[in-house]
Amino acid sequence: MNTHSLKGETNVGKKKGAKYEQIIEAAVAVIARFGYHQAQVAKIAKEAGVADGTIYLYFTSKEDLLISLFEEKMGQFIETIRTRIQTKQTFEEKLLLLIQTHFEQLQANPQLAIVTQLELRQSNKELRKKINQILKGYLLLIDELIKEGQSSASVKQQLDSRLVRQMIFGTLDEVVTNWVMKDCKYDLVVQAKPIHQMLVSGISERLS
Amino acid sequence: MNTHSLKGETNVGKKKGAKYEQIIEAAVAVIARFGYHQAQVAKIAKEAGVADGTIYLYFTSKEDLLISLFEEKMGQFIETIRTRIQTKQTFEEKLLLLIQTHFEQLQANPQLAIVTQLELRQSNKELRKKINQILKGYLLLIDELIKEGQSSASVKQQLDSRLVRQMIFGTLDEVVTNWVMKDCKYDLVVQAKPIHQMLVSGISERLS
Amino acid sequence: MNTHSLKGETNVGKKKGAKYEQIIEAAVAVIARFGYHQAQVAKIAKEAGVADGTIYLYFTSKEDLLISLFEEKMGQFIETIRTRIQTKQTFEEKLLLLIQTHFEQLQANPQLAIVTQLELRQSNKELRKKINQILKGYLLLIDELIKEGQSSASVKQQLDSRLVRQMIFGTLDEVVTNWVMKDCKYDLVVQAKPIHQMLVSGISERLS
Amino acid sequence: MNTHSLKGETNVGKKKGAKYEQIIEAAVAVIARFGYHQAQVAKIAKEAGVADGTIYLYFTSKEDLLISLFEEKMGQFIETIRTRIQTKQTFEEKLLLLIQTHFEQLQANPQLAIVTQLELRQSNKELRKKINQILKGYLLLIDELIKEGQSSASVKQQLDSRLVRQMIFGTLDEVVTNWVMKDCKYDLVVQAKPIHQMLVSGISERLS
DNA sequence: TATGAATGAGACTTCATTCAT
DNA sequence: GATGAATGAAGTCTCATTCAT
Repeated sequence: MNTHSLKGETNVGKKKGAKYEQIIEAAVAVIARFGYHQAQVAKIAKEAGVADGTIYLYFTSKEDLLISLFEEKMGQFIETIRTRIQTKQTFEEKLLLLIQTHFEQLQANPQLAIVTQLELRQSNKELRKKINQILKGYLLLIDELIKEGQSSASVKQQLDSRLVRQMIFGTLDEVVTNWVMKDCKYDLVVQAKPIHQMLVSGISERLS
Repeated sequence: MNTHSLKGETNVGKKKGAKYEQIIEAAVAVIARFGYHQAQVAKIAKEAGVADGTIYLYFTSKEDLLISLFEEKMGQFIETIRTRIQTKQTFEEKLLLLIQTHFEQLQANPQLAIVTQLELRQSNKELRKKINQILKGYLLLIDELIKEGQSSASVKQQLDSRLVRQMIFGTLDEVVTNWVMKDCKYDLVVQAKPIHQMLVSGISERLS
Repeated sequence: MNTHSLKGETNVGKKKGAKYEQIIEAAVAVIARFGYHQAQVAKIAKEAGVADGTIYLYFTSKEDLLISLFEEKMGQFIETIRTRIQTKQTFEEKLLLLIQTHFEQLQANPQLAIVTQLELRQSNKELRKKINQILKGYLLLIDELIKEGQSSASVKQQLDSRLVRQMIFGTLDEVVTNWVMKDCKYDLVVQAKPIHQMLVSGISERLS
Repeated sequence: MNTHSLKGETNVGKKKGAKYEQIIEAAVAVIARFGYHQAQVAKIAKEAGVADGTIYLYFTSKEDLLISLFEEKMGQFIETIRTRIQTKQTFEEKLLLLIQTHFEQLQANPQLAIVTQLELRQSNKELRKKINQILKGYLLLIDELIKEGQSSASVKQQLDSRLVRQMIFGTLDEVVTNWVMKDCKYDLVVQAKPIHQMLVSGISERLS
């Protein structure tokens, strides 16, 4: 579970430095502003204030830059969630905090939300595969949480944990995507509680 | 309620005929096999057994072809669901049948599943916008179902119906995408019931 | 000097008939309205009220149609001038009438003027060569007139008749082109006299 | 009066350099050799000894290249004439020198003559419009000359200066076009004097 | 005669990546 | 380390012409 450390030394062997971050930030900004298909290397270089060729001193290819971007941003994203939910005891508290932290982080950085929810999904299969690889870290975190919940009898044990995870992640993803497509103009975090409630108790009105 | 008929006369004014369908089927096959970015017009034409130029007798542009593909396929997809769930009375039965029909249709045509779940999502903003427009038909169908459920006190009335829809659609979409990414090699339809169960009653084990 | 008769039987061996003329008129109309590069065979066929293929029953190719158009129209144009100037006796009267008739005919049919002055000149070398071949009939007519003028000592005998012809034709052509480019919105015929005057006596103010 | 300098810094803001000129010269050569419609960007690039893409570092489009070509060449052409005729005092001397310089420049560069007299006239409306814009510089120069001539009572004051200009330009243009169509194989410059004579005193033999 | 659906060659332009400086 | 000019492959669409009906 140490594939992503808190300090971001994950890309061992990769040149780092001020420019490395600078280029990634430029990529996020350019993609958010112009869209995936209009985010040429030249534009990113200009935004970063470096020459086109300089990008290739820090990344082996444009694909590598995009993967690194996702890795970097998603790594922090996941670690923040992981750390925070450790402070909670029960499954339900942890799930709620996961949702809240998920939403908070994206709401705090709408540019990043645009990039990860909309733009990077337009990339080709190869890149998407690698992005999914990184996403897997998050999915595993959710899986753990679910299994923990089942162990402690907080989550119905007969449920397929994979399906549970798909429901949780699918729901969060869809909610965020809708928010981004509405130009991030309403409050996302406030929806954490009702969503948590739905996931936990379902949507059906039943006599109990 | 008649925007999409069962017989597919929806694209009134568009040239139809054997070749029209033939080209759309070829496009589905080529995109599924080679991916969105490797689905050149020439390849689609060859697959359809027509000349490149012939495509432009039936579609105004490549984009128009892709939109028509989605429109055609998604139109049928939605209508099939709409029609089938009318046979059920209660909200829960309808929701279950919606999920089952959703899964059945994609499982019956894995090529189409690949195209709609993975490949067409890589398209440019313009095309994506139009695809979303068509998808909206499905989302509205779900919305109706939810509101009906709330009217009949089957669905908790305090829930935001938009959030409920996002949970349902997000979950189905995520489940199908996972299935497609695992090469459609397990049974999708069989998961309809547990998913329905989770959506309806939530994941939490509670004393009642 | 009988390459173009008054009755248009010049294209011996060519199918004629109502449709032949109909297609040529359609071509003139379409080229005048849409320009040379937007005058597709399909558009001309539609304007003529026939099928695309029908055009090829009357013309061997699009090029043949355009050449026939020019031949037909220019043949009439030249013959009208030839006939009318025969009614005059002196060189100067004949030249004036040539200019007037040249202008009158184009002013009476601005569509044709657009086609011959602007649009057909955008055609490729091959077609242009053939058009020039037809134009040669007009140039020869002017040549004859000049030589006649020199024989009767109306035109300076030391002048190279080819240059004289180039001045006359070049001037008329430039004047008409300017008129067409100003959307044919002023009176062209009224300029015949001053132009005639300039050609005859030059532009210089000299004491005599 | 300073729209075109002698040194060619007119296209301020446009990337210049050896390659810029090199590509323009290549375009002239290719168009002269193969004709307008067979002058593909690839061919021009090859002739210039650069990659296809390099052309787009110096010109925004093929159209831009062709316009720049005309601008560059015509700009020099006009300036040379303007400068040279300033050395003469009388209208007649100036007109003669204009004609001579016009002919000399084209005779010195038959390739350019082919391009401007024949090939570029086949271009589409948009390009032609821009070419005419540039030509207007030359027409204005002639206009000035004529008005000057009228002020100094060298040119008949009752003449419409626009018509005079049309006669002068139309004549020169027709003469050069004939020369180009005869493969530039006779002496053009030698015809300057007789043409000048015709323009000045007309073609008519009159007793005085 | 007449139709019109089908054909298929051909070109402009973009942009990730390189490499001489 | 940093630059940025140069590279060159690759794809959508048009339209004159044909030919089975």
